[in-house]
Amino acid sequence: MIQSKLKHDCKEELRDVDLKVTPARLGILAALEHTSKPLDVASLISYLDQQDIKVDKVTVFRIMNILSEKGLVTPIQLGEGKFRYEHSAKADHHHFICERCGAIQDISDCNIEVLEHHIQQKKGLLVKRHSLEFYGICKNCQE
Amino acid sequence: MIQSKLKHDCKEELRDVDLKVTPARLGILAALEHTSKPLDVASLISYLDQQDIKVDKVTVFRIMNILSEKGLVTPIQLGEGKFRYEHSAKADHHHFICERCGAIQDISDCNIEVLEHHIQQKKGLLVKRHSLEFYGICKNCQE
DNA sequence: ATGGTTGCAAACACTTTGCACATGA
DNA sequence: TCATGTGCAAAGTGTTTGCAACCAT
Repeated sequence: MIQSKLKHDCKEELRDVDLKVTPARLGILAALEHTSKPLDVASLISYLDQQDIKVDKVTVFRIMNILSEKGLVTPIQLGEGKFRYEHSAKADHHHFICERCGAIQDISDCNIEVLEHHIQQKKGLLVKRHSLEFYGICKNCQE
Repeated sequence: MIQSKLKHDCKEELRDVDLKVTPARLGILAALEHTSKPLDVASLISYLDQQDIKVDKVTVFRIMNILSEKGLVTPIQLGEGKFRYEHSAKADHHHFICERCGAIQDISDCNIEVLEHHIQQKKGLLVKRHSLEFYGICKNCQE
């Protein structure tokens, strides 16, 4: 079944980067694979809580930091004064944030790589990554 | 002389949006016009301090909020867990942040508007603004 | 004069640190 | 077993709020 397959994959992910497998880490990775929307620490905790996984806020921050260092998750800031995290495997896209309702929507089909290359050539900068967010009014809120 | 011309312009900017002219506000607007680099609250305070303008941190936050609301400055987040601010008149560009030395460099020549238009057409989203930051290694740090 | 603006103290949200205890390999 | 991971308390940033005093118009 899907649930256990996910868990299995998560275990491998952790082992691949020399991290021990713990309930909190598994739960967090699973959470990030489940949702399309980038999650903040509070959301992660309430998600884990539903799964009867009790974790301290501090632990979640530590986990997010180490997962970020290891490259398993990607932290992003959406102008809210806090971090959200995405599973790195799904992080190859940008976001649209509705300024009215706060909905976050993925934008996948835009080719920034061309711009990156351009900047690299022209200015001698080594571009490793970028963050691109669009802000506006989503379809629902336009009515 | 330039200094007084700047101040004059800043006064007008404030009056145009129905804000009273105060030393702190003038100093902040002048600071943002002086530097190319987006400034955080701490930097603004030390800038003001050099000009013998003593302001409380809280006041600066309040000023930045109201100037943002009025559209005179544009808040941005560069993954540091805090806000930086740019003079809106100069905010029509993106940034390159060196992951090694933290240098912030403007990137002005990239045409995102095409992408915005594309998203708008295709998904029915009303794109009002976007933020685009590149992260990597700057020229100096590559040596 | 008076409403907008500021300073100070306090609170708040997010994040990090220290240390003892617990746990996965 | 033992390095690694976790919880709890505390502290560190960045930011907001309440209220009295202040000042620009």
